[in-house]
Amino acid sequence: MWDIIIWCDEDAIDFVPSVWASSDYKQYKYPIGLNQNKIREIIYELDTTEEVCNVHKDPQSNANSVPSVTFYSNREGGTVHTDDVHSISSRSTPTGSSGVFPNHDQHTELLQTILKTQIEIKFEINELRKKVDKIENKEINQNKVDFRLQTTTFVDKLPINNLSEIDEIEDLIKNEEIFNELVNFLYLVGGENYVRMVNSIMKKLLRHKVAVKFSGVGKKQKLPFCNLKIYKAVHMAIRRRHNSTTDQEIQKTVSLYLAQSKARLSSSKTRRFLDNQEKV
DNA sequence: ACAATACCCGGTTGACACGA
DNA sequence: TCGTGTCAACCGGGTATTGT
Repeated sequence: MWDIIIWCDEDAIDFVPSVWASSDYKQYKYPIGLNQNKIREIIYELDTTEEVCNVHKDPQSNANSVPSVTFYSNREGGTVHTDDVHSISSRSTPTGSSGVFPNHDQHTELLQTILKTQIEIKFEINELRKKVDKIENKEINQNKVDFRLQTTTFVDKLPINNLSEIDEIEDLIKNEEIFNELVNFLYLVGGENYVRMVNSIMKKLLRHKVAVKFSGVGKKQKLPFCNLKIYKAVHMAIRRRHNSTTDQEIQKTVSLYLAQSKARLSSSKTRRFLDNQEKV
């Protein structure tokens, strides 16, 4: 449990273990006379025991002092001003000890500010990820990547056109080095999230007419794609780029792609048919 | 032990959205 | 505008549960 606190006399903000609060939650202990790294280390790693708090009561570092704070406890759903965060490296020796409770409106305003900032950060991360993906894909297209990848075994072999080519690839990737090459190849396909990456990879791997012969686990008289070593390569490539994706999410998305491949196939067939009709 | 039922998972389909 | 991707609703088969 953490408390987010604002140091009134410095316009600075910090978070500390909740147990560092005084009994009335109006004051907090804080390590004084230590460098920033040490302070961070203490806050991050040694957070919740009374024993730890006692560590700060080092007479030489004046750690018994209790700084003056306005505090926002996460017990109360409190939050902080994001536009006014100062480095605590410039913290002066605290004086006095009067705490001020924020009112409800302040709480709400602070919470909204933090949520807004969080959304902005998420957006920025997504944008950056997209840019990285674009750069990587561009490099592949322009053959600027590692020469070994230019001549990769799979450039000419994918997408797979029939079941015998599946067997061929399965045989090839029994060799660990070639398997890793496939993983690298699929990894560089990229995708801003795991779903898009799965779809891009599957599209690169299988023609629709082959994809319709497979389902995730092989139900309804279809072949089980997840039993293939190719699937393991897909799985590893996705995990490498989106490491928080679960096995279940990957398998489900691959299964869904395969399940929908019939629709893709028939729609492309229909469209080709309609095109031919128009030409006649 | 067996049959009936409920539930879950995966496949199919059609509509809509999106990007080139 | 067209081709393709995505999503949601629906359907069906398999499996677990429950009652007899």
